[in-house]
Amino acid sequence: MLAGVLRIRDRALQALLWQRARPPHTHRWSLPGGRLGPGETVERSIRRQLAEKVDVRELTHVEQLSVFSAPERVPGKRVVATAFLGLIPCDADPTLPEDTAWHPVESLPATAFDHEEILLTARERLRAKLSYTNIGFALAPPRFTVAELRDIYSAALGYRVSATNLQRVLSRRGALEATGETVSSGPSGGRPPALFRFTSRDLQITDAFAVLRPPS
Amino acid sequence: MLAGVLRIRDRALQALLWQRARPPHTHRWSLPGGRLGPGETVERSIRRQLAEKVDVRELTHVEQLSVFSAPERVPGKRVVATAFLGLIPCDADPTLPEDTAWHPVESLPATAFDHEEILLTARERLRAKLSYTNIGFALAPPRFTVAELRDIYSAALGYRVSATNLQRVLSRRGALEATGETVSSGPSGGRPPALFRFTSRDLQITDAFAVLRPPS
DNA sequence: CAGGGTTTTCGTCTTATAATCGAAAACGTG
DNA sequence: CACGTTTTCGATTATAAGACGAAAACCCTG
Repeated sequence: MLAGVLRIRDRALQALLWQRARPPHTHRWSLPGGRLGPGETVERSIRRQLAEKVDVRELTHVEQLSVFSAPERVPGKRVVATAFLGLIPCDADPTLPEDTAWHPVESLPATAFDHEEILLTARERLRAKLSYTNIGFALAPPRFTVAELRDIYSAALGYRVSATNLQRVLSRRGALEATGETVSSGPSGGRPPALFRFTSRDLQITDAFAVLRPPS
Repeated sequence: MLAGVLRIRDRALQALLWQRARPPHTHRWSLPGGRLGPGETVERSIRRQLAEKVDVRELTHVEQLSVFSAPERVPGKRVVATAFLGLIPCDADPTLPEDTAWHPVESLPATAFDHEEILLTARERLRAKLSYTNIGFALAPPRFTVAELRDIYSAALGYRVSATNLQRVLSRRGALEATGETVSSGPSGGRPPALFRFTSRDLQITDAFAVLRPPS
């Protein structure tokens, strides 16, 4: 069991990795994870494993990704991994163990086993779900300006998105709502931005993405 | 490892099940599957398992569904299952072993373990992908009329879809193409329908379902 | 404190895609 | 050969997203 844990920081998508101290693949970077314990579901188990690395309360979303089972993915013995996608909001800054650090997914260090492939799968899942769900809630702070949200989406998707369009699409879907508060504008002036929040912190799928609808 | 294998027959979505001869859950109906062998990926393994039940060449689509790991999902010993969705075209009629049969998903017999939950997960995955992929190719025969395709989609989705709209949506996406052939009209007359086929037999995702597109 | 630069916000227009409607085409049957 | 039936296709409407620009609301400088 492994988890690709992602967050946005410094306008980049980052992954949580720890550096191996022993063979195989000494000094290379690994995804957090561990073995399934008795009486646990895989979801509960991966949350327990991750609790050793980050504060569990920061973990805003966890979902199954895929099973990775190439026979030689771990040299020597057979290891089948159930991989997860985990998300952490960009305002959280959990204290990490010595051997653990965040790395931009765009410039990964030398990774162990097939962990880079798993990370890329995690990134693709995140990108897809940003399109047709409200999963942004798991990356964003509790309250944010539209410009901040645009930067989060841009970093995760890998291209600039329009703040105007982002605002309107998410609002139309009922995923976003204004808090009524505004924050003072920055040193370069400009209109003071309004603060927004996600209406729900549970994953919800846009109904508009279901085509071939039932007759009305 | 288990697979929910689905097909359309008699305007209904059916699942492949075999009846258990021994405890636990004797006489109840189970999903096909088996244990992972050495040197196999889970995908290759589930195809090998299914080959004992149906002709592998009929299996037009296989994909991972989810890992099911509730501690007591199998009474007594701990069994973690990697579940798959498998699809078979409606024109195929593989000869089945004695203990194996097709059952409508709408009226399942008594099932073993959590296999009903797995089947419902498989059905939901199929329904979702019918919306935004060309996965219909895995259920349909090589060539078909629009009316036949409408019946397939209707049975899988659980509600009547419009033949007109189905034709236009899939054609616009480039998923469907006319063969040029027509078949003679039925006993009640009517214009002879044209035969269509899917342009690709590989899973393709509609790009229109990706919202928040990159700037043009 | 007036003016210019900046950022945000919002209305409007355009484009893309799907759903609906109805007419025409092309066949069997009585 | 008129009639019912089914298919096919064009035209219209509906819905959602993208593009654009004007207005709002702030900061800073002279």
